[in-house]
Amino acid sequence: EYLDSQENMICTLAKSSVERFLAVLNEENLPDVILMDIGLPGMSGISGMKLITEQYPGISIIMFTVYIDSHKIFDSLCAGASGYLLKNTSFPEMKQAIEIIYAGGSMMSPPIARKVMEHFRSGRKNQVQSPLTQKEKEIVQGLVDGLSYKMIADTASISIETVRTHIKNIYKKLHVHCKADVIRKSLSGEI
Amino acid sequence: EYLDSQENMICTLAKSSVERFLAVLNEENLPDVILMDIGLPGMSGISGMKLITEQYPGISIIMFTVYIDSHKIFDSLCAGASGYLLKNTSFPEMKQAIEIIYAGGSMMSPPIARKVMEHFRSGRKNQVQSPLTQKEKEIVQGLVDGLSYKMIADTASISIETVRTHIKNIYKKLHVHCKADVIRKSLSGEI
DNA sequence: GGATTTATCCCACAAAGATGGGATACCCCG
DNA sequence: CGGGGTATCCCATCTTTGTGGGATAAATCC
Repeated sequence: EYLDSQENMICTLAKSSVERFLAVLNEENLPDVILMDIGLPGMSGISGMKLITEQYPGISIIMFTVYIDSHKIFDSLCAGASGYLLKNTSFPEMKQAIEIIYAGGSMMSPPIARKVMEHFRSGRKNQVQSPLTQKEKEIVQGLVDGLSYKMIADTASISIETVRTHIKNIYKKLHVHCKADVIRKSLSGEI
Repeated sequence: EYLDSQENMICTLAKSSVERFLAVLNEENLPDVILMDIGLPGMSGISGMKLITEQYPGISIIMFTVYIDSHKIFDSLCAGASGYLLKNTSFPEMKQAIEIIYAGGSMMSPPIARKVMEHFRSGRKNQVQSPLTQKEKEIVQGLVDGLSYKMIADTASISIETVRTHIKNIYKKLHVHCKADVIRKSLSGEI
């Protein structure tokens, strides 16, 4: 009712399961955006989404659920959800989400976005206690960023000789003998 | 100025590079949230974020940039960004993002969220067509493995001069000017 | 059949990096 | 108070890299 009362949107269909929704869906009443629950009787919202996006690629689907379960979130995203809202989302936020998705954007509730980011973050290696000092790490980052000794010296406002000394110490600590090794170790999370 | 004028937040520091920021950062002026540019002079914002979050895990960092580049987005997320805003974000949205991040949430601009969702959808399959030949890739792998030109030449049973020629061509194709760039590109999947 | 790409090699010079030494100053720990 | 670690600087030397040339043979493309 809230959405239907908005000026720029109408609610064409509201069904209690994927099966009932599919039963009445046809070329005449295709929606632009679907708000899809995950915990549905019968077919799950995720399975339903796969079916619908396969048959009607033009439809954007927002998952709309109480779950903050990682598996459900990632299943949904992998299956092609355009948004993921929690059920405590307010009506105006919901309206805004639909507008964003309709405009080609995406929308996640903040807790969902956080989960997604944690997913990426967890991919990192466990932080081993680095033997390097803060200054040395700074130098390492300079190397990783492709800066020459001179550029590192300039951006850190120290002499190039100091940079060289730091790098000598870094090499000793890491037991390496060239820049390439440092970059590789850094990028692979070994530092 | 806009942020500083808000009732519930103050801007303690605003610096033009990571190096300058680190130079003045101390236990007394630690911010709760940092808005970090990616394309900075000297150390990149992503490298800077790694440094800062390591030393001050309590600080949340929002990447704030014009890039919609997938690599930068995922590098940032993997490195622990709490948010990712595009530079066309309005002031009120920025303020809201900071509030959300401060409250422990996360925030992405819709185009970023879309990229993230596309990432899940595509399942990282479509490798970009590498411009390098097989032999050149072999040389690149040698560089990534930390081998000197001479060692690469020996393991490939070719002259060091050939290695040098290959590397010249690789640099031209990748538009880079040093080994570090090649290693970085290779490890980040850009090759 | 000529043009392009690839792979191979060589020379020369300049720039950057690696490694050895040494020096001063500060801070913290025992 | 002395020693260890850190941060800063300097010198010298040698190796490695980066970049500009050039050359040849084979394969591939148009």
